[in-house]
Amino acid sequence: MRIGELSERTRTSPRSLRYYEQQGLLTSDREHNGYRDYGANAVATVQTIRSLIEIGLPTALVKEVLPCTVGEKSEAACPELLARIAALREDVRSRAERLKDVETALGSYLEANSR
Amino acid sequence: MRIGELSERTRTSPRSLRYYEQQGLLTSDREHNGYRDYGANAVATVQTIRSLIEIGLPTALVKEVLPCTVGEKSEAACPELLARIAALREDVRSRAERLKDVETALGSYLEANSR
DNA sequence: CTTGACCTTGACGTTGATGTCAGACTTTAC
DNA sequence: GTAAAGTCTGACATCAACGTCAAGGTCAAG
Repeated sequence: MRIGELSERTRTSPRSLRYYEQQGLLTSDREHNGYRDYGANAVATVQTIRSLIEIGLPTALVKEVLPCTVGEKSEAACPELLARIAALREDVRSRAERLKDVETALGSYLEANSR
Repeated sequence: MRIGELSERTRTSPRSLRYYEQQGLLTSDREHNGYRDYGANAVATVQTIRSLIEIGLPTALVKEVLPCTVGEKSEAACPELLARIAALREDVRSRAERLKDVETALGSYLEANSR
């Protein structure tokens, strides 16, 4: 599919799609005319990318965790990468925990102020 | 306390402290010479602000939830504000959930690739 | 009274994830 | 064939949350 179709199906601007590609998060073939040509899995990939970015991960981190989310066994699972991923996971866990705390605080506030 | 002391005690740059004040997140009195004068509670306030920003909330949202985190009953708990806070809470909950998902995905990846 | 540390405001620089626009080519519809 | 719509690259614009620097006021120490 071309960039316009992918853009519609993921509700993501062509500009962002090109940016993701430039950052190495997304790949595409090229038609004879130079137009980008995406496979069907691109839709899922873009949705994952957007989720990760939306929760606050910078593209550099997204690039690292992206291969992990497809759930395949990687060939080059060197210990360094595993350690990096583990640290990332801890970072994410910490963020989630603090968000949970904020949610709880907001909940308490709501309860205390709903009569 | 002056801005230098608050800066040290919160490990936050004076620039950021002034920025928070400009955004309406932080208040200060002024000494006769124009120097900012912070109360003791400013330390806790700044730490809360930094936590919220660090987990990805923009200052505009921080400004809204900040009064809720001090846990006092607000006088002006109009229904609109409560609805706004409830929506915020839902947003935060959603973010936390997706972060949890990412953490789980990373955990699965680590488990699958640790021998 | 001067030096140095601290404070002030104001302005410009930076980074990440885009928006937007220009200029050119391709494809599609008529 | 011509116009409209889609795509390309490249460049400049934006926004938040700062960093950094300039020019000047304040104050304790020598």
